[in-house]
Amino acid sequence: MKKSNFFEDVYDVVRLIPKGRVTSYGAIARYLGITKSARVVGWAMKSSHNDKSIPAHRVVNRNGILTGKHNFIGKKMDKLLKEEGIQMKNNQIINFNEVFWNPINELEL
DNA sequence: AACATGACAAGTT
DNA sequence: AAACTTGCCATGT
Repeated sequence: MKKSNFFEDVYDVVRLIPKGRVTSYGAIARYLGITKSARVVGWAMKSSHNDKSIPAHRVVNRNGILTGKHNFIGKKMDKLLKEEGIQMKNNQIINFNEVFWNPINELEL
């Protein structure tokens, strides 16, 4: 394991996502100051399969679409989100704006 | 060792 | 306004 700082930071933020809330890769990336590296955030999630403590299902793209659902191992992403009270249709979060958890808005002082 | 791809997003044209 | 191009870090071939 390389344990790059980015991955570590990403994991930390993702783990801080409250239940019933979701966030986007870009939001995390931006919070970490790597706005353009949103891809790496997603890549980190993929690697997070090793870390089942990471609620990767709470992380979606900026459209609120579960882009990496097919990559998700184990239970269905949609089901997990629905269990948390998130309404979604066809892999897309309906009230994305309402459940969107922005780390910059919540963690930023 | 080098090239290509990947859970995205923002900037330009 | 819609579509195209660029940026970013890590991993796989």
